Formats: sequence, structure tokens, C-alpha cells
Amino acid sequence: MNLTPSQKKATEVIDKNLQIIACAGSGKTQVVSERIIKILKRGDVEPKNIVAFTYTEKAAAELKHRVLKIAKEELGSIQGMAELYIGTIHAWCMHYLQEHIFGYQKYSVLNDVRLKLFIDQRNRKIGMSDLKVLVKGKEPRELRRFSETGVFLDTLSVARECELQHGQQLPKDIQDVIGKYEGELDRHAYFDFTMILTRFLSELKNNTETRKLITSDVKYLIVDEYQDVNYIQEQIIEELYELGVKLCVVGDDDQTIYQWRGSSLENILNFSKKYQDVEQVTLDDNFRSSNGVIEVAHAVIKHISNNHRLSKTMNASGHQSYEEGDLQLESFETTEAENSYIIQQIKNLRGKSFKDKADSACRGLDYSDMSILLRKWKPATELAEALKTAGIPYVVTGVAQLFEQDEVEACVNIYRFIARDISAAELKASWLKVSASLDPKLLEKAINFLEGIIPDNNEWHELFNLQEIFINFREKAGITEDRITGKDNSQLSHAEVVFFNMGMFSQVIEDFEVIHFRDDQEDKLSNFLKFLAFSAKDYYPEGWLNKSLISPNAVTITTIHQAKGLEWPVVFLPRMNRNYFPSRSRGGLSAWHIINPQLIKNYEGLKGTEEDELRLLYVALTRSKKYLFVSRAPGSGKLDKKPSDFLNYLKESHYIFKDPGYKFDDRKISPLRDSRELSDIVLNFTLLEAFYNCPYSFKYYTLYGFKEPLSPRMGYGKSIHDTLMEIHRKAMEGNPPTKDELDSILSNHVHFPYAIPQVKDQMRVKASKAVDDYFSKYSEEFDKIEYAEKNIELDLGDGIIINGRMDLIKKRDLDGVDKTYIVDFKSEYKEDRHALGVKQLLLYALGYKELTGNTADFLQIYDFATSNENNIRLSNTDLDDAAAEIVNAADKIRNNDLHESCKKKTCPCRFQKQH
DNA sequence: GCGAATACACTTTTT
DNA sequence: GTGTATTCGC
Repeated sequence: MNLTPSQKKATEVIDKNLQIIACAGSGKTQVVSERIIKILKRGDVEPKNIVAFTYTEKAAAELKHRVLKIAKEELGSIQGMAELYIGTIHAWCMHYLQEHIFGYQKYSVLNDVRLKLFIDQRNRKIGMSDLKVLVKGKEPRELRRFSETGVFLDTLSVARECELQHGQQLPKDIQDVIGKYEGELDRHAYFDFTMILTRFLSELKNNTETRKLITSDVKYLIVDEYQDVNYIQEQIIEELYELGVKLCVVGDDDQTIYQWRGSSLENILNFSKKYQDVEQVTLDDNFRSSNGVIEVAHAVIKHISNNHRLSKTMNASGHQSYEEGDLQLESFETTEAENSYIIQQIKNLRGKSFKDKADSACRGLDYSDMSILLRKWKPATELAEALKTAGIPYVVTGVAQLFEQDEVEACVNIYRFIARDISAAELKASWLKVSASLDPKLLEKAINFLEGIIPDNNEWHELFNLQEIFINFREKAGITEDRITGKDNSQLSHAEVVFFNMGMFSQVIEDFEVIHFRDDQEDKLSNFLKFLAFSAKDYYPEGWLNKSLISPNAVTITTIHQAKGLEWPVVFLPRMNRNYFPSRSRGGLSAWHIINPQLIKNYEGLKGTEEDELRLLYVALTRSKKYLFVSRAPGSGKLDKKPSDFLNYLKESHYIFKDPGYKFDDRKISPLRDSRELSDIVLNFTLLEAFYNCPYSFKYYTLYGFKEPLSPRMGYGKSIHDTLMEIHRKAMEGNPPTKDELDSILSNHVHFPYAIPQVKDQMRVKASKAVDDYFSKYSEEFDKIEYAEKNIELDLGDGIIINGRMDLIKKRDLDGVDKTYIVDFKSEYKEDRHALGVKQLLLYALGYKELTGNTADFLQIYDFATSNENNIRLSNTDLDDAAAEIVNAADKIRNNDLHESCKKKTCPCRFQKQH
């Protein structure tokens, strides 16, 4: 690939700290990737010495693919590349903590909803009510449970992640609450996202072992989206720098759009002052957009004060040409007229010639080349309706109003019926409303089954399993995809939409049960119903993500925030009204009623400024490659009657104007060919296993998101795994534990979050025996361990990456020759799962080969329950076959070819069709 | 023509 | 609970 001089320079600065200021569309992913390869080419650096932080997992996958691609081309091999970390800072810190501080292995991360449930459940212990709310002119009061949990969490994240004004300290009551809160999380082996960073930071600052390890392992750090880094993350970066790590930060101050999450412009503006020996490179060539688009974006961004910007000008350097009429700014009398305008332009542009690259052939634009970008989610429903009526396919990236959908209401009714909140007739009616094709007889049968479920506080909690009830009900009621009929909506069939929403409900159940699994039965039911009735709507955000692996040929409706990093030939920016964009600041109770804003540095920035909104507009504009349609009409509300003030900025550009009547009739036409590429895909064995079991079950679990019931036995296998890892690792360091120490090591890892006391004791005894037996049998072989728990990563080309983690690699002397064994531990080996176990090991063998360049000799499945080992000889053809099988699976997954079913009785494919 | 009173509508989201 | 826009009252 040909690089511009500045791009080239950016790849060549290696021995200094480097700040890359990367304008929109400047090809920074390519530059960063090439720089990584350049570092590796020097020969004195191993992949594991390079660490790259991205903002999201998605961005990480993209960068990883690019790096691997170039590595193959330029290095000829990607051996060992799995050890080059590309991912989020959270995942990296978490990985370090769990790899090196064995006590953290049992920890898991609570997501937002679970965290709120956790806080609600132990609100006194955490001391939420110790905090005083100070509202002007009112008496101080306590924070309210449930309704103000979100404010409590906001307060905690401000207090724990933001920088304090110089010399200031947090008030004692807040410090105490943080202590209690983290104490409770520790007691239950939970992290929240902040804790991952703060714990790692304190390790990094205070633990000499950690400092030594990091110093020898990490030589180069790359931080992507540096403008979005917050205070605590910056501290980690700074600490790494102090340890001698060479920094490379990449970002664009003009695209800072997450300031309300604590990112501060200061980091990016002051980087070259704060760190020594910094080289700055500006990538100011935009290869994405036409000159017109860039000119309009410039008209907007120049209104940011110079003190808040790094000086730069973005140049149009791509092949995209500006033609009169590409950029339009229209006003309408009514919202309906505005909508028809959008629809009309979609129709006008469909089929018009477009060139993706300078040297590529023209093709006709299609739906997937167009997007409607929003400041808020609110207009999404209305726009979707309009497109639907016009027969234009669309996708909305966020799911709105989950709890108002008929099918979700019907799901909730299952539990309301158990609580005798509603009658059998009402329950039945609510399901028939979802689909008239459901069988009333089966529904009655299922309701009959529910009648037999009577929560009883004197019975074991585990016998009242909400997820299990959900599955049983659906099965008995015959709620299968082929029985869900109704009007198809956009790209998905009605049945798919209903199943998708039921899958989300299954996730809602899991979120609740993870926290409330051990409630007494009656309490569990009433807590669940209360949660659904009062909290859930607030706890699940509006744009709750719909992460789909399929990208249909459809117009995308999404928010500007979610559009970050994406691009389309055609962008619509509707509803440009006052109070919508820039968004009116929000009233209501906030963290600032609890924490005195004067304690916090950058409080103003955190609250959000008009300049931040302007940057957001800039991001929206720069998503477009060529066509841009900004529009507005007075809304129905009181606050959206007037136009946005930002329109005046847009009008300063001579490239955008009103052009009523221009329909692009004079533009060339090319055959329709949408440009969607197969999306990159990252799989792990759990996902593949689902696919191998039955392609439909993959769809059921991964695309629809259904969860399996929690089990009181959970944590058993993991406890033994973690214990063995510690034993193996200590042995590898030359300090194998003695037999007497085994039990105390196990104690450190035992974590059975869902078990009743009896089961707990049983599992503890069983685990102890398994560990003892294993130790007696294999301690002799401990000096031949090559890896104990090792991540692998497999690049199969075509954008397919497989992740995995091997349990154990060891050598064993076979008649004087050392043979390599890849071992997988099973807590209970079942004959009928043997084939899958082998597939899993084959995957690891492929990963092992990519990691070390060597082919293993044997695969071994070891069963804790019987202490038996099961050895399989490995050949090269086995590996080739395995790789081909995985590629085949990945292709089917990416093409949504997941209808095939196995017809086993217990497989989720029973929800696809009646057999 | 201006200040006070009243009515109204209330983000963005990743880990 | 609060910022915004309109209406009210003089």
C-alpha cells in the first residue's frame, strides 16, 4: 500500500514517543498496523512486547485483522502473533490480574444492570443511604433505593474515575461508601469496570513484582482513540511510560464525543508537553470524503475555540468528487414532508453510479450505502415507520422499548400468572396476541403446567428456576418459529423479531437470577415482578445493542455516537431542530447533587459543552463519503419548533444549499451492487461447539441470545481448573506445592455462587478429591509442563479469527522421545461428547501450531471424575480437516445459513419447528 | 417591552 | 429537578 509522507513518517517513528493526530478518514488503522509490523521487523522485539489498546472490542477485531493481514504479506508468517495484545484496556488489565494474582481468577465482571440489581439487593450494606442529596433550597435527604440507583452509580464513577482538584479529597462519607461497596463486590468475587482499572493501577504502582514483569514484557504501547481516554486510564498509561514503555497515541481531538464519560481534551492537547521526547505527526489527508463534505465539516469545526483544538486542516485527498447538489440543506413545513424528502432521495440515489476506490469500477448505490444519523434515539421509531410504509428496507441498531413489545409483555405474564396477578385467560390472550397461529390447546397445557408451580419459601431456592420455567413454558406451549406468523418487519421475519425479543427477555431473566438466584422462592418471584414493573425499563438503556453478525442490504438508522468510525456514501441528518441538536442539557437529580462539583477537576467538561455538541456534528458530517442531506421541520412539541443554531454554521459553507426540485436525474446510473463485505468474525470454541451441535442452536444462543438456566453446580469445574493452573504455574517456577498445601490453594479458588450449603460442601469434597488424585498421579510430570492455561488465537484467513484457551501442554517421555500432549480437563467426561472434545482439542492444536510453529503429538482428555486420561494420536491431516471444518462453519454463520437442525430432543432446534 | 409566572419535556453509552 | 420557551401581567 502506498503511504503519504506523513503516514510513512508515522510508521517510522519507533524509538520516540509518538502522537499521531489522525483526521477522520485518514487511514489510521492502516498506519498503526504498518507501524506494528515495522517494529516487529526489527527483530529484537517479540509480539508479546507490543500492546495496543482500542476503545471497543469491535475496533480491536478490526485492527487485529489488519495487523495479521500485513504480517502475512510482509513477515510471511504470523507465528506467535497471538501474544501481541490488541484489545481494550479493561480486558488487558483484567487478564493481567487473573494471570498473576491467583485470587482474582474467580472474579467476574458485573454489567450495568447486574450491578444495579446487586446494589439494590444490598443497599444498606453498601451504604447507599449514607449519602446525602443536596438540592438547592431543600433539606438534605437520603438517596432513594431503586429509583436513584443510577444516580448512585454515577456518583461512584465520578468519585472513583475522575481527577480531583489539586489538594482536594473526597468527603469521608463518600470514601466510606466506596470502601463498603468494593468490599461487598470482593466478598462475592465481582469486579465492576472501574475496579479492574483501579486494582491494576495500584498493582502497577505498588507491587515490585508487577513492575518487573511489565518492564520486561511490555516495550511498546499503542493507544487508539486517545481523545477518549479518561483520568484513570491516563494514569495507567503514564505509569507504563514511567516503566520505560514507548508510547504511541492516536486520536483526533475534534472527534472527542465521550467527554461525559470522563474523557478529557486535556490529555490529547497536552501529550507533547507531559511526556518527553515526543514526535507529533498529523495525518491530515482525508481519503474518505469529497471536497464538499470536507469543506462543510470544516465550516463547523472552525467554531471550536483554538485553545480547545490542535491546529490542523483536513485535506480532501481521496478520489471522491464533489458535484453540485451532493450536499443539501432543506427545511419543511411538517415532519411528514421531511420524511418524504428522505424517502424520495433514497429512491433517487438508488442505482446512481458510485466509485468506492479510485481504481474500482462504478456500481449503483444500494440501500446499505445509506444511513440516517440521529442525535437521540427518539426519532428512530418514526423514521423506521416511514421507511417501512415506503417499502424501504432498514435496520435500527438499537432496540427501543423492549418492554412494550407484545411478546415481551406475554413473557412477563408467565410470571404474573404464577403470582396469580392475572388470570389464565389473560395469559392465553396475551400469547395469542403475539401470534394468532399459536395452538390454544397447547397454550392451555402450558398454563396448566404453570398452575403446578407454587413458590414455597420452605423449599430449596434452586427448585424455583425462572429461566427453566421460561423454557418449559415455551416448549409446552409450542412456541416455535414456524408458529409465529404475522407481518414481516424490515429485514427480519416477524418470527425472527419475536424470537430475538424473547432472547433478550431470557437475558433479562439471567441478569436478575445472577444476583437473585438464592432468594427464597416467594421473594424471588415478587422481586422479579417488581424489577420488571418498576426498574427494568430504566435499567436497560434505550439503544440496547443488537449485535448482529448479519448485515442486510438496508438503510441504517443509528445514533452519531454509534456511527463513530463508520462511513457511508450517503448520510442523512434529519430533525435539525433547536434542543435536539445541540441537545438541551438534562435536568433532574445527578451525581452533582451528591458530590460537590468543585472537588472535581474538569467538572465543566464532564457536564458537556456546546463545543462538544459541535464536535458531534463534525463526526456526523465526516461519516459521509459524498452525499449529505441535512433537513428539518418544526416538530410537534413545544421545544422543537425552531431550527438548530448549528444550521447557521453549515450555511457558512458554499457547498451546501437548498436545491428544491433537484432529483439527481442527470447523474449516471450503474447496475446495483451493494458493497457489503463479509464481516470479520471472532469465534471461540463455545460458539463453535454450539454450531457443531446444531447450526440452529448457534442461532438460538448467539443471534437471539437465549440463555441456559443457571445451575447450583456452576463453578465446580472452574474451581478445579483454577486450582490446577496455580499448581502448574508454581511448579513451572520451580516451586511446586506440597500435597499438604493443595487444600488451601483450592480454598482460594472455590466459588459456587448458586449452590445451597449441602451442595456446596459436596462439591468442595469432590473437588478436593479430584485435585488430590490429579496431584498424586501427575506431580512427577510437573517438570515437563510447557504451558499451563494459555490463550491461543487462530487466524483462518477471510476475516475469521478463533480464540481459545488451552488447559495444559506437557511433554511426556515415550520410549526415550519427548512427545507433546495438549490436555483438556473435563469435570465430567461423557462418551457422547467425545467427538466434540476432540474437535475442541484439534482447535487448540491448530492454535498451538500458530503459537509455537510445532505440531503436537497427542491430544488428551482428562476426566476429573474418574481420573482417567483418554489419548488420541494427532496427524497433520487431522489438523487440515479441522481447519477446513471451522472455515466452513464460520462461513455458514456469516451468511446466516443456520436453519439446519439436528432434531435431538433437548436441542434448542425444537423451537424452530415441530418435528 | 420586560420580568415573572407557567407549561413543558427531559441524551449520548463502552468497558 | 431544571433549563427552555411561551404566555401573562403591567
